[in-house]
Amino acid sequence: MGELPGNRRLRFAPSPTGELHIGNVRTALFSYCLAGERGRFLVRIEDTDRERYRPESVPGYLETLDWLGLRWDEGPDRGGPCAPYVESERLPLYATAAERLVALGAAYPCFCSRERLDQLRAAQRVAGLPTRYDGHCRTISAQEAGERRAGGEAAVTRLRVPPGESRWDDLVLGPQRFDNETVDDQVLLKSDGFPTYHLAQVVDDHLMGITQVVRAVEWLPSTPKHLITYAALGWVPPQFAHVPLVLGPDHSKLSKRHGAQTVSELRQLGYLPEAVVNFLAFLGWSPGTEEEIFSLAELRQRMSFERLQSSPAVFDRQRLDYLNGVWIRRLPVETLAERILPWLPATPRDRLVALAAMVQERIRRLDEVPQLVAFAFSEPEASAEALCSELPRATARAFLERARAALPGPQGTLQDRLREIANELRSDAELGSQLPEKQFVRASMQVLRLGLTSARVSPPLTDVVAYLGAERTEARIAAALERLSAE
RNA sequence: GCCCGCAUCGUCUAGCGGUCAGGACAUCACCCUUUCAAGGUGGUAACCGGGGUUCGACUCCCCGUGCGGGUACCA
Repeated sequence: MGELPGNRRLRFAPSPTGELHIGNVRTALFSYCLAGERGRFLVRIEDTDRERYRPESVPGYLETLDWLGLRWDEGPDRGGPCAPYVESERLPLYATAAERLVALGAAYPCFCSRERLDQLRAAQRVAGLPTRYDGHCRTISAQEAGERRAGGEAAVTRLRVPPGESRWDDLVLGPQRFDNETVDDQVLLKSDGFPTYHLAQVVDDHLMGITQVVRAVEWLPSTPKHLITYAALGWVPPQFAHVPLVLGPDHSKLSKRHGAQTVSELRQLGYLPEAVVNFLAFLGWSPGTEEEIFSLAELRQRMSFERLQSSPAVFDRQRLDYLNGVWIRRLPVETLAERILPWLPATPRDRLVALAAMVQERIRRLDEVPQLVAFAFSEPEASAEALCSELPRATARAFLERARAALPGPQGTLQDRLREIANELRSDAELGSQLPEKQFVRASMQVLRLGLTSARVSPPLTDVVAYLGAERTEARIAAALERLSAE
């Protein structure tokens, strides 16, 4: 077993039942980072529940992990020394383990019907007792079991929880102790021949040489079952790290009603993988310094079990927005140009870079891009009313006319020239204004902005003019003037 | 019901017996600014409650409370 590659070996074992939830992905991120640069990160598909199994979700999961940059060294698509990495393809391994456990007396066949189990639990509940299996089939002899099976009776295999207690030192929560009295005789092998999570996890983590299991704290109560199984099989268990839950704004477990909860939703909202990773990392981890911007590579270098948080964290979109803005500004313009590509109509590369440069400092999410640069893709159509919402019609017209005349000339000075024009106009006897200089300049610029982009919010005018070019700019001003003149 | 976990500003967090309880997001004010941003400066804002232990508790222990999880032939 010592020949498996990698120092640490950590895994992510999602169940293909839909889409990757933010909580799942954070666990994957932690596992990936905690494996460290010298360790290995593996992906294993946990498709042991035939009822909820949705095969089409597997490619989506892998795509999501890939988008985030969580490269796995071993997995269903790329194989590895422990292949296959899909549990439904490993059934014989679980069956063998179950048989061994029964032979060892650590597990036993159970023939109880669902009805009996339901009634049992209901009765226990009413009596104020913990709801657990009562051991009804614990004493069935091997011979009787064989006969009943031969007779067509369906059976499951249950773990025979021994008396005593289960202890382990959790990497996040510290020393844990469970009285085995409170641990149920868990079903390990279902009647359909598939293992439950509890068996599959133990068998696979052992066979795959997993050194640390990182999973959500909701698994804490079942850890004793796993420990008992490892011990019965004579295997050394991995270390366990139970990470706290991710909560919605109302502090309940994150769910649909909290809005975006899957990674693909975040992606559609215009979040960068860099930002999502950075954000998720701080939901349960911190470096202990005041640094807060981390790339995935840095996280993989820095993250350690010792600094994992034990209390749950609330998912806060505002903070994600902030981090996303930070990462947008950190990206080289060329890269940002690639990222905004899907958000815009087909555009030549150099134009895309120009647009990226214009929006880079003013957006927090990619989905803001289309509106901000709409001027590049459609002719403005600001109405006459809109155009003179800032200044009297005659004044607005005068400014546009003078601006048009001032257009030719070095771009660098355009800003100054426009300001000069506005100031001259302000002191004009007829067309002038009582507005303070600042406000008048501002109003004038808004008229021009409206004429050029038909938007009240746009990239800086000089950028817009530079992007449009003198010819198109002039045409747009002319069109605006025409609308202003028309009745 | 039974078992278990968690508990610092609204949020993410630092703190690991002695700090004016720090940073960030959000928020407010101001500055910069032709819009929106970005940036700068400053402000408001927290140790759940009660007992202990200790010369001294946000830090350790107990109880309570609150929140959360588990209690399936789901993961």
